[in-house]
Amino acid sequence: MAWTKNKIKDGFDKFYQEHGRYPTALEIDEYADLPSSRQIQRRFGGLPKLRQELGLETLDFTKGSIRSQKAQYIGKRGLDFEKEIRKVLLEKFGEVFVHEQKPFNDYVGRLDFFVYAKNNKFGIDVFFASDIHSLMGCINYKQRLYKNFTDGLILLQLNPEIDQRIIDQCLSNKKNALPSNIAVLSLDKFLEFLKTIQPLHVL
DNA sequence: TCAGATGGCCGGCGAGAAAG
DNA sequence: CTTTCTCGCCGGCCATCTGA
Repeated sequence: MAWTKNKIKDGFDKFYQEHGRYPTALEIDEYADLPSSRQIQRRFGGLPKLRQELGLETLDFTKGSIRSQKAQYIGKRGLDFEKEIRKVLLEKFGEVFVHEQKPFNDYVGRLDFFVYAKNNKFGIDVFFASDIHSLMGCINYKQRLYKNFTDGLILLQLNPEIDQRIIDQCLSNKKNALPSNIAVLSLDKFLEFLKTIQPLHVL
């Protein structure tokens, strides 16, 4: 049974009644009374085009005020989590041995943290992924970003709903695997890892 | 039986905020 | 000006379904 525009409109309206707004691509995919967002792209020339034809208010969630609000939220969330991790690292290793915003790759990019410990030094990049697709996107993005980075690097994922099992599943599905110096850890696993690292001390 | 419709996975990219 | 960061969307690709 082919999806018609009217049938999709019914699904959109049903979603609206339940949520007070219309769905994004991911929400369309998860909603039983709607086709896949992929199919909407193929059959109707994309989500913004279909939304326009259905007369919806928000045509594209990646632009305008709706995006602006989301970007602000993302920025604040990132800063708050980074402060928390900063506190944990400083308590354990001390100010002298935790470098923030360390330049690397000829000062092209910057790390969140770089830690000097006993017989060990490693970089940390803190991030928050709202869902599994975002997780994939962030990991791929950072893989490109850090492709010339040779020290050990921890990508620290801070969404508590995404645990290490989900992360490992995601990594095993990756087509081009991460290089061996890069690990992706949940907060739990990261704290476990920190227990195995001895701080440097000034005598 | 088989071509078109559909679902779903994965990678890439641009929008916008924020900070140097 | 430059950069990073995440989200929402698009497109390539392949597997599965469906109906004539």
